[in-house]
Amino acid sequence: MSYDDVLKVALRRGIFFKTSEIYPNSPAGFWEYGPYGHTIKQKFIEALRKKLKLLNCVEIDGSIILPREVFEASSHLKSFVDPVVECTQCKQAVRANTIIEEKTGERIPEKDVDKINVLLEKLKLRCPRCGGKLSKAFLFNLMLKVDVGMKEHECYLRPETCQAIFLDFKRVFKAMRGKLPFAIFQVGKSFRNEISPRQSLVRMREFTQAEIEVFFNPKKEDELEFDWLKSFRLNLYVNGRSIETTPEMAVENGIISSKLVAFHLAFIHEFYESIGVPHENLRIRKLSEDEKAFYAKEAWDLEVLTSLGYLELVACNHRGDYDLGAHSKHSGIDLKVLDGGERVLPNVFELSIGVDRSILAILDLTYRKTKDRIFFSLSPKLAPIQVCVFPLVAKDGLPEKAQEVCKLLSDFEYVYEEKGSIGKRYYRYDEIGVPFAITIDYRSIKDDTITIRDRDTSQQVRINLNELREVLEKLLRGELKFEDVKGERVS
RNA sequence: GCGGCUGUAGUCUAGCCUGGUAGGACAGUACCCUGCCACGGUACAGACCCGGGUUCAAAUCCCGGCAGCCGCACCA
Repeated sequence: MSYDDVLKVALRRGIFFKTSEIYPNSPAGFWEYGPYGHTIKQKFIEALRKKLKLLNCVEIDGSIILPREVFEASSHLKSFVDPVVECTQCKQAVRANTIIEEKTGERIPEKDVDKINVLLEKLKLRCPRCGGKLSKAFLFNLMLKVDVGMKEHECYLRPETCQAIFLDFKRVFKAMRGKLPFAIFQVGKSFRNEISPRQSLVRMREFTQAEIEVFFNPKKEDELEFDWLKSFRLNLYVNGRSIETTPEMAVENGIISSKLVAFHLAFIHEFYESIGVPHENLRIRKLSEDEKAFYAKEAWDLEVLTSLGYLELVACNHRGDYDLGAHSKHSGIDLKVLDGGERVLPNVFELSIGVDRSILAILDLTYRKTKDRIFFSLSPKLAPIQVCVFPLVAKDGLPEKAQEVCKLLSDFEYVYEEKGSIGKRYYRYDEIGVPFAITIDYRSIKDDTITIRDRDTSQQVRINLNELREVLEKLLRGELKFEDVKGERVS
């Protein structure tokens, strides 16, 4: 299982690890990124930002703490809950509808506390563990509550980043002189009081989301050009069947409901491929009626096949006018905007990206273990360091020559290391996924050549020092393949 | 949250049954060596998940907690 191996390397190299680990009783579901992990995560976000330039998209940075009213409107207060009863003796908490259903075999609506309390009274239920008296049922909300100010404004840590986007939509749209379709992006922390956090970065209580909310005129959902994604191959998964098709064909065949949805599904699919996730490991799965959220008209999950099975990385929801409608109604503010001559309440298509899970999935997929080394075959776009500079040995003027090379590389992300055997240094940086290493040897002093080593193959090619910057730049951008670099091969 | 299994340096592990100085390997640090792939030399440093109990004495036995894995449940 590469997942276990990834966890080990992550711990050993400080890529990510548990929060407050020096206090052993701290709660689960909180994780830290160390220096390399932080850089990989930031590069993932940066790659996404660059890709977003191809959409009509702006970015905001909203509050993490939001007032009760927001979640009344969004219905998180009512719906993001489990009904729970607590034993007055042993303090055991049990899901209320579960124990009633076990007794009666009847399905109870989860969120109807009054009905649950009537039934609890009538059935005279006792604690299933110790037989003690049970409290009245109450709703356990998965949102984390915070009291703000002396007068205790009731606030919550956001359980998803998108609410700020809906709240800010009208101002941002006007301020940016927006035109539909108009997308707003936000990346940041969200919080959920998960009952059982599991599998490190897969389910956390504090996690990073990157959400793109695309606002559009529902009458114009099919007035859109596929443009650069016209011939993109989408891996769809519908009712247990895999379908590989273009976004255009998927709409024509009625698999995807509109061009706008198809375009954005292709967009996110292409993004993951562009940062090195293999095409064949990706699929976009259509959610069935009972899987999707109540507000969703249509829902797809982008999933990636890892050693843990298919992991859901991006929730793609057609949210209709649910969000702007709900906030209009609760706030009394009209959130319609002008589209051409028409005043419309925009509909929303959402891409909700789990950043931490994505990082874990990418590490899992790029983990390589061979007979004598371990490495991450990370895309240069995500690697925490771009290139290493190593003098073959730390004597005879090689370190001084290597320093000259470092000066040449001042606008690259490089590390210099001269201690230990050369093999040991290669190994150490392979293990965190650094794609290239430059070695300065005795010939370098004589003829101003150096070798570039490729992480994945451990092959080397000798080139002139004056070509280095250009070759490296192209290798990092993916414009040049290592096997096509012109120069003397070193085996 | 429930049930089963588990918890010793950064990692892997010996020791636990039968209580009495926690041992090793790899990784790390320093110095040396080193003309291309960690596994040459010397030295150093580093651990019994937490709390309580039993005991003269607990890594070891008992209880509780926490965490991890698997299964169930949950999952906007």
